[in-house]
Amino acid sequence: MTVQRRLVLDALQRARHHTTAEEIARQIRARHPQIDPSTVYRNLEALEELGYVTHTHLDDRVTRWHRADVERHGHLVCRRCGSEQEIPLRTLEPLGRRLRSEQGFRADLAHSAIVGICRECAP
Amino acid sequence: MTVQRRLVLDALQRARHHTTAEEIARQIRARHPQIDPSTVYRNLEALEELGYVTHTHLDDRVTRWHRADVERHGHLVCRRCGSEQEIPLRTLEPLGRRLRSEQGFRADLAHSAIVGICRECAP
DNA sequence: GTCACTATTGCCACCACTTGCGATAACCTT
DNA sequence: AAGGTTATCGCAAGTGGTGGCAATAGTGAC
Ligand SMILES: [Mn+2]
Ligand SMILES: [Mn+2]
Ligand SMILES: [Zn+2]
Ligand SMILES: [Zn+2]
Repeated sequence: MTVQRRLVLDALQRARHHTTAEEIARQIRARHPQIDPSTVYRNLEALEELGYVTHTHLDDRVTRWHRADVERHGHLVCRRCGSEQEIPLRTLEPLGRRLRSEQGFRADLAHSAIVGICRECAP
Repeated sequence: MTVQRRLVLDALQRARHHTTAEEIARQIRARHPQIDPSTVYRNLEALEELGYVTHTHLDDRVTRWHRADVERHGHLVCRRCGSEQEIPLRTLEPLGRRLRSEQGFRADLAHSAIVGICRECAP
C-alpha cells in the first residue's frame, strides 16, 4: 500500500458516488502535483482487483468509479437529455437468470448503464 | 451527400458487421489519403442522424458501427476471455417491457453489450 | 539492519476520438 | 451560369485513457 494508492482510496471514500478518474487525479494533484494521472488510473484498476472499488459505464467514454461497498444498482441514462436514473438490481435479475440458464452466461447487469429515452423526453 | 460521406457509407456496406471508425478511415485513406479521420468520425455521426447507420459498445473504448438495416441483436461479452456472442433481441424484450411500464423508459437494449463471464470461463 | 526481489512510479508516446477554426465544396436562388 | 448561403472539410490542438520503460520504493528473507 503506497501513499499514492492510499490517496486514491481516500478520494473515493470522500466522493460518495460514481466519480471519474480525472476528478480523483485533480483532487490529489492539488496537494501532490508530482503524482501522475496514470498512477491514479493504475491504482483504480489495482484497487478494483483487490475488491475495494468497482466501475460502471454510462453513455460516454468516461469510466465511473465507486467504492465496492455501496449497494449495487443499475443505471438508466437518457440519450436525449442525458439524465441518469438508478434502478434496483432486482429489476434486472429476471434477465440475469435467463441469460444464465439459456446461455450459461453470468451477466453483470450493473456494469453498463441501459441507454434509451426517458419519460420526459418520450415523443 | 459529399464524396467523403459516400465513401464512408460504401465502406460500411462492404463490412457486413460492427466495424470500427478507424478501420473505415484506414480503408478510405488507402485510396484517398487526403481525407482526414475526423471527417470519417463526423460522417458516421451524420449518417446515424440520417438513420443509415447505428453503433454499439462492447467492453472496450472503441465504438462499433454498422448499417441500420442489419437485424438488431444484443451482445454478450466475456470480461475474462473477451469472447463476443450475439443474442436475439427477443431475449431482452421482457426487461424492455418492464422498464417501459415501471419507469416510462424506452430502453435500447442493443446499444451496449452485456458484460459478464461466459460459460467457458465460469469458475 | 542489509540485501535482493518485486511492485509501483513518473515520464512519455500513443490511442480513439472530439472540437474549434478558417478554407472549400455543395446547394439553392435568380 | 453566377452569386450567396450553408454544410462540410482538412488541419491541428485537446481529452480521457493505455502501455512501455527505466528509476524508485516497498517487502520480506536472512
Ligand atoms: Mn453510444
Ligand atoms: Mn468496464
Ligand atoms: Zn431524457
Ligand atoms: Zn469467456
